[in-house]
Amino acid sequence: MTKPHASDPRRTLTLRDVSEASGVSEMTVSRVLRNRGDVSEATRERVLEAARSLGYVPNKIAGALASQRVNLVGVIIPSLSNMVFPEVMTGISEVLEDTGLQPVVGVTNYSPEREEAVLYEMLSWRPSGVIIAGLEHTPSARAMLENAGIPIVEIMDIDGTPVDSAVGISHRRAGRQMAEAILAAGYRRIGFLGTKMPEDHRARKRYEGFVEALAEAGVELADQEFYSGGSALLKGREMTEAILKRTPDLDFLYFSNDMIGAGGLLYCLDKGIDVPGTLGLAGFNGVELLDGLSRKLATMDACRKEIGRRAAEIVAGKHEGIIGGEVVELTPTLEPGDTIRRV
Amino acid sequence: MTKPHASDPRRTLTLRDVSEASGVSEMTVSRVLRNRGDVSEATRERVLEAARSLGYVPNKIAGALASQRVNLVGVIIPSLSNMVFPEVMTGISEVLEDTGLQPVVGVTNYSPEREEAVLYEMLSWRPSGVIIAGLEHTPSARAMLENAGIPIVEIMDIDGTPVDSAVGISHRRAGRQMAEAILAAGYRRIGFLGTKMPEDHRARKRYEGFVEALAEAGVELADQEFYSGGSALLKGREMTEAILKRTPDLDFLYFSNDMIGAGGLLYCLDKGIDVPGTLGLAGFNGVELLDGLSRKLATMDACRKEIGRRAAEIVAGKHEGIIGGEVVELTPTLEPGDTIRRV
DNA sequence: CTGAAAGCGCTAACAT
DNA sequence: ATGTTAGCGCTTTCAG
Repeated sequence: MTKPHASDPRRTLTLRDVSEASGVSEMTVSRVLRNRGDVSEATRERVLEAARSLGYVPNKIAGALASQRVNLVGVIIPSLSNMVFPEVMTGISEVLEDTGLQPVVGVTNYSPEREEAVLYEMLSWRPSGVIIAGLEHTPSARAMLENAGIPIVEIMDIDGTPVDSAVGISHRRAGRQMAEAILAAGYRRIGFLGTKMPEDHRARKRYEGFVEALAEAGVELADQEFYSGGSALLKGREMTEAILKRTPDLDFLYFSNDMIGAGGLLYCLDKGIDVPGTLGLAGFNGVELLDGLSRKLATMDACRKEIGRRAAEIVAGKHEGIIGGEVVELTPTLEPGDTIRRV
Repeated sequence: MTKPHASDPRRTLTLRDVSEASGVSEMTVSRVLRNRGDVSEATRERVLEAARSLGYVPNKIAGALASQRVNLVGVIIPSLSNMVFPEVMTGISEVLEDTGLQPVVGVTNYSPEREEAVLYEMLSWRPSGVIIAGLEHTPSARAMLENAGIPIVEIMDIDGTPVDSAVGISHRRAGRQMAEAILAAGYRRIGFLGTKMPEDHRARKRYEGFVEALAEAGVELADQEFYSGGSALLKGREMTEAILKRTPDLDFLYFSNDMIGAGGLLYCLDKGIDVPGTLGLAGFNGVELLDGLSRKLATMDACRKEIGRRAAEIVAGKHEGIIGGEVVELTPTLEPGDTIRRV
């Protein structure tokens, strides 16, 4: 076997190298590098100088194993490509920045199996906490979350039973609220346009709440249309054309997200359809991205950034009084924009 | 001191727990869980059963320390919120999926200092490779990359000197190419609209290439306008209004990205400006997101997904023949869309 | 095919 | 203020 710390030039530097270069014990070097414990200014300088000139980068793997502490927070989300999760991430990052914790993102593509795998992988790094989208998980994933022994925050949705803490909105209620606003504005021939995603439980709950509230007013969905894949804007356009062709007397279209809603709006403007007179439109999410369209689509803000912030605060233990099991319900606000008739 | 493995119910499970539960040595348990070495079918079963029923999740921290191997690839990008990097991520993920490697994302918000900090943090976890956007880094960051002793791939841009490997396009050339196409179509009074981001070197290089190529044809930029922050679509609209008010005889607007370009296009359509007759428009990126506008904006595909794929392949060592220092130049294609006059 | 011993690079806990 | 010792939980290596 080779001597310990043989002069292999490709080996990465260790604390020991810094210790030797500075003539200070490994332990003291460690203290300096972590700003822990009292170290004289003189030795601190020498150590930092040595570390810098060698280009030493601490090995967190060893540090984490020894200290049983990992400054990582796992964040598990379905997708990065729809504008909603990046905003959640922004909220999370903002809060974690001052805590020494670092978010690590995993993406599931709305697949429960993938979610389970990503979670397993993450937990195997023993993070300090997990923030995960949604309340629906495989039994196995749920068991892992329950047994992880760290703060777990399920985000976006509160219609269900969380493993530990939850921060989000009631999508069922959001759907109801939109239905009520639409009915109040006098629309009655209402169509729904959404995604073909059985695993998007939040969209599903909005749909259910929407239909429920219509039913209570004795109104049934006049038609519906679903899509999957492709550019959402374009799909919104195509679906709108299709549903209007099939059911020309619709007076309102409720889209399950703002992007397809915007596509629908653009279609209507191109066709010279009177919005919101002849046809009202609404989406969901409140994506700032779309500010700049000629007409502002009615929508409902999903409190994305705030959800990220609150979840991060819980993981970071900013609510010392509470041990966990906190449920934070945020209230989305309806933004009527220019596509619902004012009454 | 407490006994080793005292019955603390909150302690996370170790290999030893599985070993005891299955009556097999830790070593053999480890072999089963990693599918390494020969293990009889009988013991394999027993071990897996024990691990499953206990809910054991391996500790990768310990594993990584012992094996000196980490299946993580650091990916450092400026932003998640502009549609270009999520696509790069998709390419990376697709390739890494079959390699056992896992991407870990760090975001710099276009700040060199933040980039340095994120890189340091990442390297301290000893990843198997790093994929990082751009060729411009702080001296300290560059030194870290050079000394990391792992594959480094700088992506998006190849106008410069890479630390190790690089995959991207020449933004300078992309700018030139667009200028040439615009000139060829007969436009002469050309305005530029971009972001106020000194650290977005790729946008800067496109601008430089663009201006250079104009100069060679004896044409100067007639006007320019810069923005920062806010909804890109809206900003594009506002900037377009501003620049046209100031310099009404412009016959072409070159936008530094598709989102502000789309804002400009919407503005022109609203105002009834004849596009591309009176005024031509072009952006950059080729974001699929915008398919669905009434008119397709001229743009240039930045090969985002392909860049991600190629970078991941290099990190994963799929090009065994080559030791590193590979530079892959991709060629963006001009998509004239409906906003440049056909000649 | 299975097991025992020896660390990986660091830090907690205890000296001094 | 600084040093010493003993692991953290796993895998490598070497014996059976």
